Amino acid sequence: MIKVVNVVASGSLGLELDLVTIEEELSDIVDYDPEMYPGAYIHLGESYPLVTIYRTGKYIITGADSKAEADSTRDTLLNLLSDHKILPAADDDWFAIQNYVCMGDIRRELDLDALVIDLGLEISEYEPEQFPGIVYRPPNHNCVLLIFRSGKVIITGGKDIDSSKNAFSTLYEHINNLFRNDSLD
DNA sequence: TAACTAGCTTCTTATATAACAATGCATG
DNA sequence: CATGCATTGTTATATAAGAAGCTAGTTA
Repeated sequence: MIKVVNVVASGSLGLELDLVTIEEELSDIVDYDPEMYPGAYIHLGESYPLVTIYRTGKYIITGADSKAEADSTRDTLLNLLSDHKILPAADDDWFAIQNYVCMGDIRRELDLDALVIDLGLEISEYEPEQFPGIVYRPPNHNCVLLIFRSGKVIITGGKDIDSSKNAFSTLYEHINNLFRNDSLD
């Protein structure tokens, strides 16, 4: 099936933050350079997801490999902030998964020149001199798939794993049908 | 001229190509 | 010791999504 390789989530504490103070109190794990970027990066640990937190109290988590890891990263963040007397507003606090990046494998060597035409040139593009994979935007799916000659597929843009799974399954079955039909020729 | 909108910045992650830089090793 | 080739390493290309803030361009 497919494997989740990255999860992006966002949330809000529902209150304004003083990023300068946060950077001072947590200087060993916080990187804040407003000249470069308005968000402050919080490194909760090596190989842990990255938290980027903003003046407005909103934050994003990137680099988790499951919903569970994104959730636990949020818990760690809230605990850390509560240690510094920052508590989320009870009514304006929210958190949601925004994007799943998944990897699938068709387990076949693919002819991308032929596949891009079969998939339809209006919903897929293949410019090997620009990028080695097909960019496929299937209708009825909210995901974008990157398809490579090796058969590896990246499914990105899904807000839940099921929609990513469905998008991959549809492509997987479609390609296998192509091979089945070829064998009848 | 002010207000608005769009597009870019930062980061993460897999995938796979080319183009480049830098280094290692061998031969002249 | 210098030059050539090979290997390794890094960067770019493209994708999605969130966030705040900046700039550029358009419109009233």
